[in-house]
Amino acid sequence: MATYTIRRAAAESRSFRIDYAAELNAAQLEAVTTLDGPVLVVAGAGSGKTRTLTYRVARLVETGVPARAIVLLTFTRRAAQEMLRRASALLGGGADDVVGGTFHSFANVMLRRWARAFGWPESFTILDRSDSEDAIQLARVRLGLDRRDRRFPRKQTLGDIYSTAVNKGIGIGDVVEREYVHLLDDLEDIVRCHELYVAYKRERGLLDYDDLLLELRDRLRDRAEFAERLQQTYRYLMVDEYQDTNHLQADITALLAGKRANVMAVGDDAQSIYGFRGADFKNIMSFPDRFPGTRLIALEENYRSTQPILDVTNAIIAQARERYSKTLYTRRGGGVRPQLVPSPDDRLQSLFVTQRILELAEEGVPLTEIAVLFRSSFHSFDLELELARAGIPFVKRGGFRFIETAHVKDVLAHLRVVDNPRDAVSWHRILLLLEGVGPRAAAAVVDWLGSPEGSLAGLAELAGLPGVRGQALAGVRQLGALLARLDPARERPPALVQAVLAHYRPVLERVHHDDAPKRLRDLEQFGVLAERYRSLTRFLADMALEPPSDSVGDVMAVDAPEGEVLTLSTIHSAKGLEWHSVFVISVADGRFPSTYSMDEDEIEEERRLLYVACTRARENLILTYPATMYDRGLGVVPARPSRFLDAVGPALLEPVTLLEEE
DNA sequence: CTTCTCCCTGTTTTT
DNA sequence: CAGGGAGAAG
Repeated sequence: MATYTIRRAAAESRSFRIDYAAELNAAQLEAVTTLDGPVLVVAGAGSGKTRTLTYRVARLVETGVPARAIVLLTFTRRAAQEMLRRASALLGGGADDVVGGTFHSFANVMLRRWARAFGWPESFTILDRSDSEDAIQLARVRLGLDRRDRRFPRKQTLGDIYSTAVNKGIGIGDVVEREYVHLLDDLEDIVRCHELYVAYKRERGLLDYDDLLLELRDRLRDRAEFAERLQQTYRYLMVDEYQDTNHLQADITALLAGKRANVMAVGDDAQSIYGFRGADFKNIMSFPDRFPGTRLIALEENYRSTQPILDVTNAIIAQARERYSKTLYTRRGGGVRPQLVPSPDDRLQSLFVTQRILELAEEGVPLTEIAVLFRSSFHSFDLELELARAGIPFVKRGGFRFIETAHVKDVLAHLRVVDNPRDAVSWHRILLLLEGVGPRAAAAVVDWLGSPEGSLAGLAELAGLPGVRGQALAGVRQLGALLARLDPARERPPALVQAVLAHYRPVLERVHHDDAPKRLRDLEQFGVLAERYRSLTRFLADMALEPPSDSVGDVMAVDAPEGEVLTLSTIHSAKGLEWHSVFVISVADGRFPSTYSMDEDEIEEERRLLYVACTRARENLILTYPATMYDRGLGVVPARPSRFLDAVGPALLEPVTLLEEE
């Protein structure tokens, strides 16, 4: 047989549309052009990490790798979409078929695609945190652990324990021993309750967030045909924000990469801020052990911030107890010294920030280029009032979200039983909304639905059950008639939402009569969200996995020019973003670090959090804190600046004194 | 068994 | 500030 050898050199000398060498620095170029084998990119804040990933996608496509063979796992879907959009722009199209999203959304898609092979129902429902707590509560009640004479951890606590166990990969007993010593006496029941919760989910086709990762990892590990198929399909893997992955995500990464190990992880240990949910920044350090032959690339040149800002951020992170990386530098000249502004109290802090924002706007900085960041969502409450008063439009990201409000969840629950009639958690929720129906009657109906003679279609003619009579029965029948009418195969999500709303509106007016109008406005918004979808299953999965991150309250100003809004955000939600001017408010001990962060690891994580906040700024960085804070127990107490600023002297951080106009 | 009311808690961060 | 839990009345 004749052979013909393609010479490497010929393949590599092909011409690319993009002049990579001209558009990237040396380290970035190396990362972009190293396509095969494991690569770890340790990328400092603002060092062009997104750019690198974007160009690498483009490079892969230009080299001839089909877009659908590339997977880009990021922390949010938005991040993935943004990178793919930019890659497509570079290429003039062609990156659209790249698979991009979060680990959770990737797991969702894969598990659904393979559901049949795994012997699962076609349609499973994803439980968000509060749904899973509701399910835990049902298990708890069934075990008789809710009686008054018996003190037993609340559903939130149980949810925390169970989730921590999964995300840290340890047993429930270990979690209780380490973090909930006072509950050690109840351990046996805590474990029993968990067993019931797990069985319940399985029976009902329910997966919580942790299950998505757990199932994907376990199936990849145990089902060779599944793993092989995915490895063949997805030949190039990129994982962003690797410092915020947990052990499950690290396992998934390795299992997807397979022997070929064409995997690039990008991250920065100094920006690891999700330890509380099981992320372990040591993942990034052990990457080379896990993938022998890893090429290590460090991106240290910062393109985002001025040197005075970097001086401050370097000083903050220099105090970190453990740290593996580097000091960032920039070649940019100039820049103004960041400021530290104490104010007498929260009110004046708000007034100061508002006034400075107005000044910046007058100087020509667009509102979209300004952000106010904070440790905890409630730190901005006072400021929100002041901004509204000053007529400054803003969006708030992070904290309590629109999608989590009781009324939105109610509507979602109706849609979910249509999608998955076995979803007992949602059944409970919507049955309890009916007049005359309490936990007992709801349980009776749910049991009936699960029994051989029960069905959604039969609900409209239900003859009656113990505890379900009169008004309650009428309500149940009416609900049954409504739901039986809804056919997700024939009607699209917007129509389904409208049908549910027609039923739910009077319910809402009865249950929340005080603020019904406000809640109805939210629901209109929700209806708008549904319009983008054709499939109910898809819509529901997205609402659970990547809901709009807008907080309750939404955009304040109605007449703001399109998109011209200020950003308020928790630092967690600001990850990966940047602005011309950044305010970080309430940088006071007790708030930042939060008093709830007690042990050393948590304090270290908070330090990195402040680092993340400050590295978001390009030109202006202004830190503020109130000199007095209100404490519920103690009244007004003096406050001191965050301990993280102790080592940042006035030479780096200009102290500013506020004066009040007479 | 449901519903009402009152109290209390406890408020980090998110997929 | 509300959402949940406990206790009492219908």
